[in-house]
Amino acid sequence: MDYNKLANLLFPQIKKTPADYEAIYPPRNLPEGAKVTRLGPSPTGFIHLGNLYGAFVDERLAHQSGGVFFLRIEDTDDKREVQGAIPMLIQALHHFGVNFDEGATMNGEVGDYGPYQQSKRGEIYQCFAKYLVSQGLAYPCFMTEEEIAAVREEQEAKKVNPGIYGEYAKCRDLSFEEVVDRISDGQEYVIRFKSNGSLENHFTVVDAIRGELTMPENDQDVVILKKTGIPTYHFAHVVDDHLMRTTHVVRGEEWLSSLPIHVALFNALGWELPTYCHTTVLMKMDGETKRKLSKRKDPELSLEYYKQEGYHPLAVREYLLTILNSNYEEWRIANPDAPAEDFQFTAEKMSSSGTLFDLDKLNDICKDVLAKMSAEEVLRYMLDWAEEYQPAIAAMMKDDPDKMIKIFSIDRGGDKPRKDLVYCRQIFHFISYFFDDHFMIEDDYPAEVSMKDAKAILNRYFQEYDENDDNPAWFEKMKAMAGDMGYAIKPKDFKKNPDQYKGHVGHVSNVIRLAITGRTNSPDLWLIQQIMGKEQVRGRIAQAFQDIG
RNA sequence: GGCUCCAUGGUCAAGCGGUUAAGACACCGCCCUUUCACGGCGGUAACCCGGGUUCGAUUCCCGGUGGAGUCACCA
Repeated sequence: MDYNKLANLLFPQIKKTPADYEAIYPPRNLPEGAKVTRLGPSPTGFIHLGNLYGAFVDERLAHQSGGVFFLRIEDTDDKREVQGAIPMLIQALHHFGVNFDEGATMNGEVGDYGPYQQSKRGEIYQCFAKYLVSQGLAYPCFMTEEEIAAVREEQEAKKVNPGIYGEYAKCRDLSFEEVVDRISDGQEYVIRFKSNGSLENHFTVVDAIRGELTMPENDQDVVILKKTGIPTYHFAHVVDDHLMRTTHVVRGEEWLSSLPIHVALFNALGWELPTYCHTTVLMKMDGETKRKLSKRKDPELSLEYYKQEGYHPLAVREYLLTILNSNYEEWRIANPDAPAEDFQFTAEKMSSSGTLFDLDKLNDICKDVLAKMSAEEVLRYMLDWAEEYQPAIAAMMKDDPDKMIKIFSIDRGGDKPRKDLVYCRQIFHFISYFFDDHFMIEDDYPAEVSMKDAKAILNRYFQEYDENDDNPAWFEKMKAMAGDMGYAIKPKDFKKNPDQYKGHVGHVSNVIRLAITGRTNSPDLWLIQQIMGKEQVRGRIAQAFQDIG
């Protein structure tokens, strides 16, 4: 069989040779040790936390080593493509601090190793497919869906591995004439890799995250070119990552099982393997069991969700880095104010067991991140969020920026900043009592205080409240009132002799707190009232008095 | 089912033959405090099981068990 003849029959339009492409895409001129990584999303318009997690690995590995991080669009499946997905993806990643040096961008492509969209690289893949055919390492396969299904049935009956390989690869040894006949007959075909591997033989590769991996050789005649001439992922990955000179391939562990295919392909083409970094999948609790994050089942884990809720990108990044590198957390404790970029990230320190997504931890990290920001930064951040998702709230906040700054300044800075701001939606709710339109009584009056007393407290407070009182003076009045009404002035006294008092001054002030903020817990009440102003304070007190009836 | 990966408290995890088995989150208690929060102190809680190897296994090997992933002309 003259494979060259076959190759020319199949790919008459392909004139370039592999050597031509080697010349067009020469090895990159980078310093020793620089890593080249890439993100290769398919433009389905959906990206979740797990994708971001992987993107951080790519980004850190490349930028920490003075290398290149590029974006390649893997759009070889036209059925799944979603319009406008690419800019959305770039923006979403940018929002979380992931930026590319090369590849697809908002304004076309940047870089010398393009095109960076697989749908535009048809000729390149075909050239290498042609080469494989010419070497007798690939062949046209005319099997129809029905034939393949029949083979599968037979294999299931025989309890052998399913797939097209060995004796089941019916088009493996077609003669040149037969191929000509079938083509002129109008039969459609795919190009399959002619595997010479065996499940009996094992090979090992070193994964940067997992160490040495042992796997059986690939024995499947996998499709490398679909009948449309478009490559499958396997083939595109091998050709692209070689030609784009990727040094480190970071991808989820769901790819582990197709690694033998990729290794076989790299070998067949005579290329050096990149360093693989198979990350663990991010898991989620689903009832009693863990399972991989799924785009269909877990829309709440999409990046868009975190943006909508107003999670600070730095916090999300911080969280992901925490679960990404086991020594990050300790480093962060030792270097609370250093930029995350200073951390020396290593693939070896990455976990290889499935990680459960922990919202509590994310929230905790959010608190720390927000506590370090200035009031101005918090306001800016809230406004950015609100303008996009809650325009009415944005307008309201912009109405009185000075007041907003005061609100966000409460217990901010200093050694012990409050940490009760988590994410925008929560933050707005947290401060909502400052706005009459959003004010609601959310808690109950303290159990220690009778309704009758509550009314009396509100009434006296209404009479005595003077916004010119400073904090100690204001609280003196509170204590006086508590004492007069049979409540302990010092909480300790009440604790010691609970029978002698109705309650303590904290309970009394909580009546006021509830009237003013709608809750039994809030930051310093005096400060809140100073920010609100006399009118609003008296209004709330009067309203509460009325509501009790 | 075949193949592969994984296995330390509820969660994330350190550990890489000898440790009182770190730390963080969550939880509980105490202190501080007009509330909450912050902060401080303390606490509950773990090496999946069974065989080896070894003077000694959480650590190395084998076998189970459990979890996950994958078996497409999807990525």
